[in-house]
Amino acid sequence: MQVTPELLSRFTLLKPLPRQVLEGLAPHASLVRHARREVVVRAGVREDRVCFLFEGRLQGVGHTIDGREVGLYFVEPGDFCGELALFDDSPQPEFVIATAAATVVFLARNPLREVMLNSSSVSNIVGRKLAERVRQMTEQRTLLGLSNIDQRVCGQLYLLIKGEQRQVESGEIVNPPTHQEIAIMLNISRERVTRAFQALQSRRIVRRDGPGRLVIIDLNSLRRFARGEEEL
Amino acid sequence: MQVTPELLSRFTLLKPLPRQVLEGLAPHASLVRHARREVVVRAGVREDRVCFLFEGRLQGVGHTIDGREVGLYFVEPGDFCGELALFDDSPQPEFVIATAAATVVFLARNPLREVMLNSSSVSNIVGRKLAERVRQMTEQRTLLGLSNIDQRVCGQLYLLIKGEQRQVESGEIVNPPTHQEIAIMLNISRERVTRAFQALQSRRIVRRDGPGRLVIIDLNSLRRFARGEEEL
DNA sequence: AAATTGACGTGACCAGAGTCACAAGCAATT
DNA sequence: AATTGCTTGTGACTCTGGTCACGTCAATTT
Repeated sequence: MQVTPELLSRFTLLKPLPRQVLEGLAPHASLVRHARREVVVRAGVREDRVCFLFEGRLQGVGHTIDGREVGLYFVEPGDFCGELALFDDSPQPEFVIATAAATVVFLARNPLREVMLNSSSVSNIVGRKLAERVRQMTEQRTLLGLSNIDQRVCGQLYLLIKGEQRQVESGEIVNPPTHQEIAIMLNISRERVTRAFQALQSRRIVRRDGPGRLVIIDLNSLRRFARGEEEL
Repeated sequence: MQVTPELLSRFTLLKPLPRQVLEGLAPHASLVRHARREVVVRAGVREDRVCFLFEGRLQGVGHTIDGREVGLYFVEPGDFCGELALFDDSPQPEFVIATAAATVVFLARNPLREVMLNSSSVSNIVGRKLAERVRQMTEQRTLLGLSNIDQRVCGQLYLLIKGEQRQVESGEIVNPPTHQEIAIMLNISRERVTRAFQALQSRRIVRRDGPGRLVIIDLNSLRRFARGEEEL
């Protein structure tokens, strides 16, 4: 499906680009809808495009040698993935799957790379984004260091809450990942995630609101549990 | 201590740079020796320099909210760290400490950034390196997905063996990390690492050769254990 | 409407990792 | 030579999280 420059400018990475540049990129972009559980980016192949998430939620997953899934990161709307293709020609190290029905924009790699190299301000932006990705991975890895598993779950939930919402006392997560998907992010079993959620729900800290919406009732308590100041 | 352009060209990142550029960078570089356990890069401060490791071994470590250490990555001689400063102005997310007496070269951030922005070939190289760092972190994270802990230790040891050595049947790791340092990389206890090493040593797969040298006697077996084809 | 599928919930069991406590070995320093 | 400090080695006990085996429920397909 055709993509307009306006649509491209909805993404934080591309927003600062001049109109003219976006018009040049638009013909190399295509809009694709993915059903839940579909593979969006394949591991092991050299991708010739970068994936921008417009709506839904994506998850990067790796695999251990013995076949277990490993959760690497979540992608929120407005963000992107597969950006390593911009920097080298090695194959993508991980799969990216849709954890909720998703609308994504694929942007051909080479035109974007051109833009990036010709304009130092663009390569600045892309570089900053990649640096942010490293920080995000570091943060995620730090979660795994927590010995108390309920703490990990609370920490993960906290990471899933968008920055703007963190100031207030309650929030929500749209299209939350399943227990299984959280489990592979935190290196724990699906059942253990369920039990953690049970504890959180019985204390009225979180509440499910139908599928596709998780309400954080008491954000302060969630934060305290994530910090280990209090135990579930 | 003064740094010569020749010294700079010993690093894989800087090697491809034209002599002239290296001469421009050299005045902004300084050579520093760090004793074992010393902090090389501090977390939470905006670093104005990038750190290249000449000799020894470094380890990036984060901290959970409750103070536990989290091992993030190892840095081998010829490689570098603190490179996020090249891309943004946010503070360094992690500490970097010397796990063995180390000689490092600090290179001021801004001159290097200039070089990077002015030459697209240089920003290519830096970008590729950062992409490689992401791959490395992914690989490291995947290790944590292994449910069998001996497998994790073997996998970590395998990662510590330099690429060139992986082809042959035996290898060595100079300045190996302590059990404690491996433990925080793999999210396990120090004692558990010791027990894994006991098993490997009694099977004549690895052998300590004084401090600062770990000999891998049977690399093939190590690989098989890392893959879970056989259990300790 | 029935069947199927996928996500969530829950109990029982147990292997295995953490923890604690202490000993032994080794290096550098006094 | 003695001391100090760090690393490694080892046993015993505890307890948590994984696993298995179900059941429930809602949504979607046939």
